[in-house]
Amino acid sequence: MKYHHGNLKEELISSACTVCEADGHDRMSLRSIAKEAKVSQTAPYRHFKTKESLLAEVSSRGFIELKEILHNANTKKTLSTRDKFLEMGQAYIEFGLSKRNTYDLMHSSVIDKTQFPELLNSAVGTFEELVSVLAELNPGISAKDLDIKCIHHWALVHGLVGLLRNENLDASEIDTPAANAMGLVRSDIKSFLISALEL
Amino acid sequence: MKYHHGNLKEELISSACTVCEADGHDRMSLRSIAKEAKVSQTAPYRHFKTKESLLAEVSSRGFIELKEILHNANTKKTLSTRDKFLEMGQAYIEFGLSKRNTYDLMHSSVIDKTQFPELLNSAVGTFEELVSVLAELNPGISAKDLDIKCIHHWALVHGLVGLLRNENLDASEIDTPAANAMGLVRSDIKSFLISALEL
DNA sequence: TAATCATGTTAACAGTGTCAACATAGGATG
DNA sequence: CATCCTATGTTGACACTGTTAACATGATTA
Repeated sequence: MKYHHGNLKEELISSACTVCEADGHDRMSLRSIAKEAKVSQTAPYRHFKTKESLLAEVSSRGFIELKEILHNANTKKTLSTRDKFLEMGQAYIEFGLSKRNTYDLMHSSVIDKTQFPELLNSAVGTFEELVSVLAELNPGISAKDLDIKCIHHWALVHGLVGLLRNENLDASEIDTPAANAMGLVRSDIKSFLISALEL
Repeated sequence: MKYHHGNLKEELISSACTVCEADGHDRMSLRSIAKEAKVSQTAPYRHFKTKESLLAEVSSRGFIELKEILHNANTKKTLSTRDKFLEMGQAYIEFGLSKRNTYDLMHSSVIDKTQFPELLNSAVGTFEELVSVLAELNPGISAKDLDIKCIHHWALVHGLVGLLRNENLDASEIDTPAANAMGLVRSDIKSFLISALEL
């Protein structure tokens, strides 16, 4: 019957990651994850100043995981630069669709990123992964144009994730022009990227 | 001292719209807007089954307003089709940036759109506004290609709004490659759209 | 006039984030 | 070794939340 847990902080974070992805960050309560760790409801406050700061940790890990996924796609040595880039785009979208709620949190306004430097670093790191392929894909491009191209491509995949995941407009459920178009795009993301980005 | 309010439903909705935009939908409480309407904390339940259904109403009005804004851009008769389209893109992005919290709600997963047909209609209506310009801009395009083009362009502006508004990466605050690129794009959205959409 | 029904109120429940006050254990210091 | 400090845990409480049940009121309608 040990009074001290020993590894509580880490357990809270990983539990929070699980619950956030399963239920959504807005339905996660500090008390429930404390209970899950078999610890009193205020114990988390020894490790996190607020609920927001725990969520910031979860979000940060999301960005780190996404960065790794992108990096893996970016370092498949058998692929051409163009195909690596396509692979990254697909990987990004698949992450957004499969880790739906985590992705939500990562782009949610409940966390003020400027107050969590570690989180900000993770987010920026993800962006840099994108910069590196695009630089390789566009040799001789100016720094400014490169940055803008990054925004362009990032916005496209980010926006696509938002549309595909948020609207609940699957063709299976509802029959509207928007829904049908979503279904088409979703069923062949690679072709969509090729045509949209003119690759 | 009348017992019945007379116009409560409408007042609750418009109050909710105001509060949502001011504080964000997650910081809006039913009780506070009831108090604002000088009515008991459970009075809203005579008009809305749940808080979610009030938010659905707010979201729906957001889509209607956005649709009107797009429609206005789309019917400026002095403009060419291309310029109308550009105007729409800019208008969309400006809406997303200025009505930040409302836009957030409109794309939030706290509301299950499939359970609110009226909301779904409003959202679909907005999409159709986009379809109409793109059809005019691409005469002879197949229905399928038109839909996909819509997704492409919608994803781009939607994603851009997400990046510009969500990351708190204004150049004024923080100095990173991502932040600088954001600043560049934000300062000249029109040029960005022209280059990204190859217009 | 009488009854019905939409719309309001009050009281209560279970749940939330958070804080203050207290308890314990294990490492550092004498 | 004894003592104290500090990190980490607990209990109890506060103000707030969404939501329901039971009751009150007043306008419409039979």
